[in-house]
Amino acid sequence: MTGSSVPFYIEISDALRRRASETPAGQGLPSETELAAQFGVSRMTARQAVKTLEAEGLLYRVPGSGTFASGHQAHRVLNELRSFTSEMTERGYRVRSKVLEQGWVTTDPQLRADLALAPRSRAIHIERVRYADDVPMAMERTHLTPRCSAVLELDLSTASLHAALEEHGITPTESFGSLVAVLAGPADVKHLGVKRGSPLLVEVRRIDDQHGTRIERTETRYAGNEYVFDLQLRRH
Amino acid sequence: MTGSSVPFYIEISDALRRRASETPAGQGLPSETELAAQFGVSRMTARQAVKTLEAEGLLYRVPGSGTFASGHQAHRVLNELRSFTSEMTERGYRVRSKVLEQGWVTTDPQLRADLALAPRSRAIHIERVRYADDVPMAMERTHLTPRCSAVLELDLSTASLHAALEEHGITPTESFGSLVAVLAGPADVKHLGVKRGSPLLVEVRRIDDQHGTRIERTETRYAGNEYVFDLQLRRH
DNA sequence: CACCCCTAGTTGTATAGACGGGTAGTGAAA
DNA sequence: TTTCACTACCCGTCTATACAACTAGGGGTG
Repeated sequence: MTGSSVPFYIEISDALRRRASETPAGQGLPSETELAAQFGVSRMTARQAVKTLEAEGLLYRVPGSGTFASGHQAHRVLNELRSFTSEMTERGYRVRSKVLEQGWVTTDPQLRADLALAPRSRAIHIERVRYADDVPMAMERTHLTPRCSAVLELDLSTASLHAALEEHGITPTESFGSLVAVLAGPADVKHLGVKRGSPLLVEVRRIDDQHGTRIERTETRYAGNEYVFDLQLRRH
Repeated sequence: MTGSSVPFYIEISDALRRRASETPAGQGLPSETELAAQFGVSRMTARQAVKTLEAEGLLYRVPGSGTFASGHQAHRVLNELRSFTSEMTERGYRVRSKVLEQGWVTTDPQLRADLALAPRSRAIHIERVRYADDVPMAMERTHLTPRCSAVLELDLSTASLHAALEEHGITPTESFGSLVAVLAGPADVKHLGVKRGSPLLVEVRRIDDQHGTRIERTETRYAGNEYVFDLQLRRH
C-alpha cells in the first residue's frame, strides 16, 4: 500500500517517464516482465504503463527485442489544443488583452455555416488584441454560439475565454484550423504596431466541445515576426 | 476461427468503426460487454478495440454511463506526418518537381546543430520547386544527414524523397516544425511566380526517423495564396 | 409532487495465466 | 571458420474473472 489512491499504472508510468527521459536514445529500458516484478504488479498492468509512454512518444518497442528510449525529452503535449492564455502563460509571459468588441451580432451565411447555426440566429462576437508582456502578439476575432452567452459577463481583458467556458461545462476539445499568410491591413497596423505591408500569419479555428458540438470560430492574426507557430507531427 | 490472421480486436474495431461513423453524434454505441458477447471474445479484447477508436476520436466514453459516437467522420489522420508528395497525391493533384540542387555541401554551425552533425561533416543538399497540377506551390530546401546518401541517385523530379528513404530502412517518424510569415524574396518571385512583397508561409521542419535519430531539416516556402495549411488539434 | 435510496448497468483498474511469433545469442555441427 | 539449430527472452494477443467507482432510472417515502 502506498496510501495513495492513484492507479498503479499511473505510478509506474510516472517512474518510468523519469527514467526514460534520462536514458540515451536507443538504449534499452526494463521489459514488461521486469517492471511487473519490480513494482509487484501483473504484467498487464505494467504493460498499460508502458503503452501510455509509448503513446507519448518517449519510448518505442520492438517485438521480440525489447523497449527502448526515444531520446527526446518528454513532449507531453503533442499538438494539444490550447488557448492563447494557457500557452503564453506556460512560456512564462504575462498575458493581457485589450477588448475591442464584446456583444451580440447578427450572422452572415458563412458564419452560420461555420457555427452550425439556424437562419437569423444571432451570435456572440468578441474582438481582442492579445499582449504577452505588454507586446502586442495577435488580433483575435472570436464568434461563439448563443449557448456560450455566459462569457458576456466576463472581464475579458484578464479572463481566459476557454477557462470560463470550461467552468460552465463546455470543454473545448477539438479544433479544425487552417493557416495562411497575408499582408497587414490598416487595423493590424493600428493594433499590432506592425508596418503596412508586413507579413502576418492568420489562423482560423473552428472549435468543438467534448460532445462534438461546434462552439466557436476564431480568426487570429499573428504579428509575423513576434509569433512563431510550433508544430509537432508524428507518423501513425 | 475466422481463418484470417488478423487479431480479433482489429476485426472488432473495423466493424465498430463503420457503425460509429453511421451513428448520429451523442448516440449510444454497444457496451464492452455487448461487444464481447456479439463477437464471442472476452471483455478485455472488446475493450482494446473500443480504445483504438477512442484514440481515433470517433467515439467517447463516459464512466458509469456508456460509449457514444462523436459524430464527426473518421479523421483518421490527426496531424500525421506526411510528405508533400503523399499529401498532394491524396488530394488528387499530380505532383511534379523542378530540381535546382542535388549534391553535397559543407555545413555551417546552425545546420550542424539542426542535424546533430560533427564539425566539418558534410551534408546532402536538395532544392526543389514543387508543383501540383503544374502550379508552383512551394520552394523546398532540404538538408539530409550523410547516411541518407542513397537519395543522390534518385531522379527527384518525379520520385518522393520520403518514399525512397523508407525503402532504405529510414522511416521519417516525427517532425518538429515551426511556421512563420515572411515576404517573398527574389528567388520566390522567380520560381513561385508570386509578386515581389507577397506574403509567404515558411515552414521549417526537423525530422527524426523511427529511432529518434535526426535525418533531415527542410525549409519550405509556400505561396501564401495557393497553399492553406490545415491543422487539427485535440485536447488531451 | 418532491426527495432519497437502491439497483442494474457501464467503464476503470487489476490479476494470473496462456500461447504465438520475432529476436538475438549460444553452441554444436559441417 | 561458417552455418545452422536450439534456446531464452521479449512483445502481441487473448482469456476469465474480480472489484471499484460512477451513472441513470425505478420505486418507495415523506
